[in-house]
Amino acid sequence: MAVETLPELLEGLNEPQRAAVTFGDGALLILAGPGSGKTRVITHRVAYLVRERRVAPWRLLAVTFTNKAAKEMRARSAALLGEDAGSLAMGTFHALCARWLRIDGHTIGLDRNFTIYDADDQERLMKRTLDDLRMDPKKHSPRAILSQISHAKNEMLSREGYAARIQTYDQEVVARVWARYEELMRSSSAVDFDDLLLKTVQMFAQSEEAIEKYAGRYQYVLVDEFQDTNPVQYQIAHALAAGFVGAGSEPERRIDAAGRRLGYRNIAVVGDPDQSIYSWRAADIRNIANFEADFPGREVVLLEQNYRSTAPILMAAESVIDRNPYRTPRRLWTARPGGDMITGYEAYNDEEEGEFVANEVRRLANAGRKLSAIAVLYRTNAMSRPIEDALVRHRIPYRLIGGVRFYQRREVKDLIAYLRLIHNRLDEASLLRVLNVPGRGVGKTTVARLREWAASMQLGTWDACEAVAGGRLDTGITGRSAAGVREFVIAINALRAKRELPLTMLLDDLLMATGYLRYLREGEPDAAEDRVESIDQLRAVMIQYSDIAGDVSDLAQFLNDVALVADVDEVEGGANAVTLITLHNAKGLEYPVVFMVGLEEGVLPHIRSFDDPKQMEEERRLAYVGITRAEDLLYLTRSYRRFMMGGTMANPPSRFLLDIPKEVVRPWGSTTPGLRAGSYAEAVAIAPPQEDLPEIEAEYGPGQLVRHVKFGVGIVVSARANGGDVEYQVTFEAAGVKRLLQSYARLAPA
DNA sequence: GTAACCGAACTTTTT
DNA sequence: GTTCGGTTAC
Repeated sequence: MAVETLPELLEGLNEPQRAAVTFGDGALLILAGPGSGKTRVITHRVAYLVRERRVAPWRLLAVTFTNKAAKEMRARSAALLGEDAGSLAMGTFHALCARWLRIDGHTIGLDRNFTIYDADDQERLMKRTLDDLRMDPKKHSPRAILSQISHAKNEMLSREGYAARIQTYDQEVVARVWARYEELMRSSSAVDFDDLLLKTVQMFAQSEEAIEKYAGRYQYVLVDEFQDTNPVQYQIAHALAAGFVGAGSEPERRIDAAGRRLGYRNIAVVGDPDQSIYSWRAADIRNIANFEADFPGREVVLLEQNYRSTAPILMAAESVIDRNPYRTPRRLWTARPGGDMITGYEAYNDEEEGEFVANEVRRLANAGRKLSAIAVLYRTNAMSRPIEDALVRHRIPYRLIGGVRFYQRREVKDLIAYLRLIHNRLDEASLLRVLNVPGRGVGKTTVARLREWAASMQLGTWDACEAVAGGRLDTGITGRSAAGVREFVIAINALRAKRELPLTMLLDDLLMATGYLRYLREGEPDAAEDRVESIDQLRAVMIQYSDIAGDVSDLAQFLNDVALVADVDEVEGGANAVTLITLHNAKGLEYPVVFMVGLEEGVLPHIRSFDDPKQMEEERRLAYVGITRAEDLLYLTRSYRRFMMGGTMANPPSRFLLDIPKEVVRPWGSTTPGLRAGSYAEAVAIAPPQEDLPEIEAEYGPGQLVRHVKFGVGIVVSARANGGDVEYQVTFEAAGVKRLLQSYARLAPA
């Protein structure tokens, strides 16, 4: 017995944390508020099970929400355990399922070299499907159909099940399209994200061998971010812990081939209903109730002490989330004394909001804060733009998470499509993507002919290409188009012969064989440099895949991982840069300084949630998640005007701001008159309604020189009435042309 | 039959 | 301010 390690393991943990760490066998529900040391509890529990209970590491399974979380968990467990953490099974549902399916998917007829399609590939294939069925993609939006299918899959509804309960015409369309879509996926040897989960459940349900193997292997199952699991994911967790598929049915005991009971029923789930923000991805909080039903007698541990944030930040968070109905009241508390007030700032427009953030970042950096300690959080990716612009102006380095995602960039997707095709020639979406990239004279008509011929011969499109390359004429493809197809086939086959080469060499050969670089340079000379840079980045990623251990090729492993990376996975602590990130992506992260921007009605809460109370509650949780990312300093900003969807919007301050007690908010000097003192609620109360504004006369005329606090000296180009105000167009020496409202922009004669 | 150009529609959040 | 699809020009 390693007696001396137990006190070490429990040192510095509070009572509920200890209870969770040392919980023995059975089912455990850990309700963990933000900053309550959740990861610490999980890693210490892993260490406890291995050290004290002598559980072999490979018999522990931990499911996380992102690859990054898995990586961190593994690293921290390893630090507690020493070297024997390598065999711990940790990963996202999707990554784990992909691994299991590659090994045992053959039991349900799945090829081990299947390709994983992302949303982009799916959309491409869906358009094809509609095309095949002679349906108008404008009448039936591919995306909407896919989202219907996805939702059904995540609800564990099979295509047959869906078809059986059709009620509307639209559903009938979906059912019809779904059938053909599935055929195409199958013949492409492809699966989508939802299939990874669903097929795993199918495998566990249909293959005795598979369920015995995995339920027999994992003695302890742990699921993190449980509030964001959807029904299929829950089914998987349940199957592994209980030894059979069928959560919700009578608990039973399964016997394996050796006569042992299957399913250890040791399962711990960690979650926080207040941080459930993925219902649109079919996540279902009811899983918490299901858990209680499927694992009767489960214990509950509540983690309520917050170690992350100051009292004012927690106060703000609580006052926002507390307004959600039907929530189990819970109090977070902190032992941290003092703490700065929250800073509230009202900007005139989104550009100025960015200026404010950049100025504050600069000030904080000068005061000794590391840039890596600072994050800017926003509701939608598009909102990063004005922040980025301001940071660039101030020469402040930043890291953008998400946005135009690396693996979504055209050049990266093109090259990956080539690699996938080399790996799996059935991959229809990839084939159609690159068949004419760079242009080879293979246009729409030729593609249609290829597909028609393939269909008539019961073959794939790739076979049709090979037929053309082989000189077959009954395809109706001749001349330049036929030459293009032949060129393509020769290139792919030549590269295929090199698929065991180190990936970077394969990439270089690929670029050479296809003339891709020249295509970039000639196609869009302006963007070429950028795109070549992302190819270099891709090469850098590939280097990590040289000679990986394991029984699959580097290429297979690379393609698998690349399909499953999330944006947050790229977040690193080390870089000396400000982090720009969406609220969704920020879940699970923490920063000493947090700026939450765009706290406006229509933005946060998002306009799409206005007519649905359920969604509005989720927006509130999103605000709660954002606020609770902050450790020391929190800035809540909103902008009077915002440029979005091609126009300028004037949004009132977010209702969430109004919920925060003024005692914890310090309003910052605002450019909006009358909004300088008091809380947000006060500020709004004293701001005169728009229509009562007195008519303002233009103080300056075109041609006059004026001075602006921020932009310096400029010349008035035009002045015109605008909603009781005067809007000027002014050209500044340094900042260029700006539109300014007289009542807000404090202009002075120059 | 293909490439280039131009207008329209749209942007919530993502494994 | 983007990307997609349709139309026109070659």
